[in-house]
Amino acid sequence: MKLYNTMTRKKEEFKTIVPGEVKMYSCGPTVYNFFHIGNARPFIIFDTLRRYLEYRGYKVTFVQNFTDVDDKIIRRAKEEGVSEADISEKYIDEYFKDAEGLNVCKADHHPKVTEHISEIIDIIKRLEENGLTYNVDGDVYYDTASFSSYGKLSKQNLDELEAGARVDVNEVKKNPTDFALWKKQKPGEPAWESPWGMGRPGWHIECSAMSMKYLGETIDIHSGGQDLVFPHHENEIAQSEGATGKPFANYWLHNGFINVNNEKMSKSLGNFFTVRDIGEKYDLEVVRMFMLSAHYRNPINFGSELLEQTKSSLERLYNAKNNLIHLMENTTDKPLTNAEEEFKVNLHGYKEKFVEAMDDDINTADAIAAIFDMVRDANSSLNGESSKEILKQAYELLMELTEVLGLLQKDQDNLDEDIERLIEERQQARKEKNWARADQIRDELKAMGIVLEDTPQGVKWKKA
RNA sequence: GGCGACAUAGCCAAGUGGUAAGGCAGAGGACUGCAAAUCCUUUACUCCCCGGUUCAAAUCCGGGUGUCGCCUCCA
Repeated sequence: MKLYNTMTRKKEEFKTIVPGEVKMYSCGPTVYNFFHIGNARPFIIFDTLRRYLEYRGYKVTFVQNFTDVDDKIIRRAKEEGVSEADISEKYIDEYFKDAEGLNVCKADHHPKVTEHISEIIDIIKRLEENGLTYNVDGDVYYDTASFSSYGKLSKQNLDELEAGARVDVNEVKKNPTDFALWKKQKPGEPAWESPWGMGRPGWHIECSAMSMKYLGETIDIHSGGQDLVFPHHENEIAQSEGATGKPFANYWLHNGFINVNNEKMSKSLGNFFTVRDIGEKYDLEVVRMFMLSAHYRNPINFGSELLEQTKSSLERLYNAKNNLIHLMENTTDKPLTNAEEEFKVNLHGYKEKFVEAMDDDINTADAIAAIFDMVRDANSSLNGESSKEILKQAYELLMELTEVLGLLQKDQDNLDEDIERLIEERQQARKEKNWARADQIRDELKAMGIVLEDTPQGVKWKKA
């Protein structure tokens, strides 16, 4: 399979360090609030990549951190008059709730910064020994000018960055691109002991430390949002490679941004959507489908009209799934007909198209198209006369492919007894051609959110 | 100033040299007691514009226009 590597700006054939095994690290959230749809994109995309790698038979070790000490958390804790840990623990819990709604699997490890202070200190010590740091009164900085390949990921060079209008004006730094590895404690802030005095880690060092601890000095894939390319990932490279002298990650993957009305989503523009808010109006599976319906590197626009479109298309897939289940329950085993044998061959073709799309830098839009192709074919080729065997094969392939995308995994609940009784009563009324009563019951159920469909194999229902 | 992305039907969106996927919405038809679901037909002589390369370009090259992002915490 091929993946687009930000480091080389090319799609490259994916080769793992250890055959059959993938070690991947994805930058996780700073837990000071509910996460928004912009955060949701990398969670969903890289969860999908992980699922696909596993589908292709790789043993994947996936690490995604929680940043649980940071300026924003400290500020939030002060505002609410609680501890930093209260804030971070709360929003870690909330993260898992929303992630579950989005069908994002738990990582193998979700390390927290506060639990890895000693690993962080160790790396800073190694950098210090390698002459890549300087200490200004208890603040330890990375001396980016001493790391010759600084800027290789973002293709920035130091001189041009200095020409930029918005570089840090911290006067104690030797160069504007230098960044804090260790920050001296300020009054009232959480702090840990270190060789440089009481303080806390800088913003970038955590990912280097935790990636190395759980995955080793060189990993296969490191991923995150496009905005992390500079400076965050650039700094991670400087830290990790500066300490070990080895490549930090072989493939750097970055997802594109989400805009609202073609503008960046931001609190000041008032176009900010948390996943929690959207979950009140939509099943979060719709959000997942929305994210997967475009290529992960392209910017996408977000809006309620688009969610409505996505909701309708997802319904089409659920209809197909439930139709297949309904047909399977109402047919018998019999030998495959010639047409069914042909359909079986087609099924294989859809699977191939899916795999080909996913192999091409996880082209989920094309992969979804393959599923829609399959669904149309199944809808027109299969019916109440079909053999159980071919229905089962279609159903199983549909579930196999959609599971890779994390879609279509919800099953229908059972109906309440009194609703079942109403459905039965309606069937009786229909037999007696009492259409008025039949329609009345159908309307009643619709008001309760139950939609009925009359099929040659009996009544089907679904929740609206 | 530096780095980068995007521009394909009413909307969303694939497609990186061989003659425009898929979804949503719309229209017409079939099926149905009526619906729903589903199926069929239909909606881009053309892919922002202008040049060039080629037998052949949405796809490559050059130029232009427009939009957006990063260079500061940020997915």
